Amino acid sequence: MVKINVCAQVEEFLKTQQYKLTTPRREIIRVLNDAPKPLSIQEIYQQLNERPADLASVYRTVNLLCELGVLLKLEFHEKRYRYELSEAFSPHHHHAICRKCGAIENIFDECILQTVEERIKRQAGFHVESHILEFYGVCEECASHSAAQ
Amino acid sequence: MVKINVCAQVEEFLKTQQYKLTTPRREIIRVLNDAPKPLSIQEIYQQLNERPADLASVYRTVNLLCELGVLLKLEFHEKRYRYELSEAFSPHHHHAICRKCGAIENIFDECILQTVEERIKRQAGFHVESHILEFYGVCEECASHSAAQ
DNA sequence: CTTCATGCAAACCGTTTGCAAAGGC
DNA sequence: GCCTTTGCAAACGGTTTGCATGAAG
Repeated sequence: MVKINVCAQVEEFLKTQQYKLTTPRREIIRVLNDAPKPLSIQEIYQQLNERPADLASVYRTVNLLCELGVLLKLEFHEKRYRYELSEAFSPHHHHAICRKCGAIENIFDECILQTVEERIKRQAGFHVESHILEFYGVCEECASHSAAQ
Repeated sequence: MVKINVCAQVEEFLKTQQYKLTTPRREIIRVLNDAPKPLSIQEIYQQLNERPADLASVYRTVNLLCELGVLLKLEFHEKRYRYELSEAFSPHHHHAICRKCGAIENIFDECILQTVEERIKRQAGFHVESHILEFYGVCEECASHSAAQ
């Protein structure tokens, strides 16, 4: 699953939307693109090289990217949000969250929810546009140690 | 889908766990049982008759009930949590959240995720214990008005 | 040169906590 | 009467915001 040039894609998209391409924005996009799993604001902030952005700017940029549909805002019951590239820039997937160590794994599974979404539309009149599906449990490692944190 | 005596069930359960049955706890359980959809802490607090509980007590009671597995803690991207009776006291279901009016509908659908959970275990070694599945879109009413808030 | 984005600090708001008083059992 | 739970108020932590400065186009 190679990510080709996603930074450039996002930057191009920002330009077409009349947003300025600043160093903080570039860096934040880079960090998000490099991440193997959803990041919190704090984590994004910490992974910025040479502090090119204030914490408040990270918040502002991330919120902007969410509104533009570049990022997805996720929640794993940690009292802070996590963010990852949306399906526009990254393949659709779900998450498996370990209740022992908190690890988040990406689950790429042929998504079987299409038929469910159609049934919901027929039965409840609700037009599904997107869904969030997360699995909670115990990861392989914690299961083997059986006494992780 | 009739809820028979769920309050009494929960109260009985608390007793077996050595927790005291106080007026605040009884009232909070009643409010949660009466609710047709997940409630926020503020909503629970407001629906208490004659203020038998402080806000802090609502937080404490709700957190306790979550830890005991009586309640599920849910998140709908509103920056506050919502709570509902867990599957131990209420049938398993999913939610459909309208992005226009914020309405939350319960979706009772034969859950097709069992097979997915088994596949995840085989392929990723992750032992799924529970899942959260939420659908985002536009509800029937907002779709017909087509210009809701 | 104009406009938008940033940095800094203060404000915000949902949630948690310490402690003395009250209420179950 | 003992011990848990409550109410109150203060603290906490993630997030947002106002405003003057600075950088992009």
